Amino acid sequence: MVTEGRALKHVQVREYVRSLVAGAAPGSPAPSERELVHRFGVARMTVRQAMDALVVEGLLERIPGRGTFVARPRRAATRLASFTEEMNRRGLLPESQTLLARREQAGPGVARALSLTEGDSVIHWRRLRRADGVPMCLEDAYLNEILIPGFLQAGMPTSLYDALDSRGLRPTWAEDSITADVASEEEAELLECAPGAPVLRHSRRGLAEDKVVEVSRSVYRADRFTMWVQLGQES
Amino acid sequence: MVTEGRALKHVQVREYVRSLVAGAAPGSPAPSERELVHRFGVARMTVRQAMDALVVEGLLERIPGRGTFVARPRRAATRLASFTEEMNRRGLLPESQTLLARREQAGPGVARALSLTEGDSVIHWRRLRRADGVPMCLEDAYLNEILIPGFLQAGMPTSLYDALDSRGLRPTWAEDSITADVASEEEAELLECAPGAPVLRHSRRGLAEDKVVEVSRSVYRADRFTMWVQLGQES
DNA sequence: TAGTGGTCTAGACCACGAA
DNA sequence: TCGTGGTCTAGACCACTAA
Repeated sequence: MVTEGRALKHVQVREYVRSLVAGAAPGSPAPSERELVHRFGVARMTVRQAMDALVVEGLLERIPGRGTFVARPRRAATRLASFTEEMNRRGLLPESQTLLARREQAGPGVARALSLTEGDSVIHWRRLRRADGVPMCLEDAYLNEILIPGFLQAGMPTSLYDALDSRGLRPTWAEDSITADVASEEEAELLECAPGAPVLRHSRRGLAEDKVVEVSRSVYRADRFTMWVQLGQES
Repeated sequence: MVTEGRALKHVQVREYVRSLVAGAAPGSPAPSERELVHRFGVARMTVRQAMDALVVEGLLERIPGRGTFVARPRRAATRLASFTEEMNRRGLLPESQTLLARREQAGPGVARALSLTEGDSVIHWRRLRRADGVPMCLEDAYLNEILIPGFLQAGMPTSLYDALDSRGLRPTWAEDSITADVASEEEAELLECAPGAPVLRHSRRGLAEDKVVEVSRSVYRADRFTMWVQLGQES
């Protein structure tokens, strides 16, 4: 029942204010700085340090002469969603069938995309991805084995992004290319559509902390999949 | 030759430091806080306020016990590019042929996307867009006429985004959907491709300051266009 | 040991907004 | 007029890093 042994004062104030305004409507007033000075018995600069953090964070908004208020929520920056999350968001049940999972030597394209040298060891993971039981997408993912030792031995996870997340390597930045095409014979067979049917091709370089951790090439059945993207800055 | 009549001290310090590190290599040391205290004859809190701004901005990075250094440039958040800018970036010459530019009553889909009521007046602008002379894309843009009075009378601009920019309405946030399909008869004729050829369909809601200013539906020849997207947070 | 950034104090004066 | 946030001072002690 004891709180942190030694909490910094500005952190205490910050978290107190954060808990106060949690769930409050935008425009609601936050405590004034001088009020917090009295409540916590700290200097005003300390209170300002606490409030500054919340303002930078986008939670509060200062209006000179009036006070400090709960800010209108800023639009969140794009978060990279995995196939699993994306399907869950649409209310579909994602499934994944591993067709291939092995160590390979990187070819020229994959090596360049992963910022490796041709012939370096990479993990190649091919999956057929279903949503509510119907084939949706065929995905080839290539991973830099150096960054994720023991990945193949650990047994393949359900969600690649969850697995990377647990290693602190969840991509927070991606460079994607998207194009329309028609299904090849092999793709058509796996996706259970006609050869020549329209498909969406999606390539991604996923980066975490400036390191390329994932390169993938996916092909989606166009009749079943529309890609959604949100772009831009906060607001 | 006179500087601003009354510059705030923390601004003076901030801009001095900014000019010092402009063009400096990442990792280069910035002046220490106490050095700036002596140079400007101000309190350390004032210097910290100046440096805080540069740290939040991503220009500087503080390392306790070591000093303050020029930060590795953070990846910029995605900026919404117009067709014109996008083609220029690829080294292609963008051209635009207006097929239609008139006031219309919003249908149900456009009204909802523009956050208007069905029957409200909207501007419909259809363009055939070429790159290096070859048809690339057919675009239907719908604009909220309330936000851009006199738009049709002003003569159609070369770049929609530039025109919106000059009114302070350049979209900074977009919600896009992308899907693969095949060209219709009409599209095929305009895009000079075969009916049934693969195309990329791109829909966008473009927002500026929380107002929907643009809704567009574009169809791209898949053999000539690959979409590039960068997603995620700074780094 | 000397220098750095991190935290904190106890005040001060200012411009601005609301009453 | 009174309360608000914005700015600023002249110190202080701490933990950490590097020499």
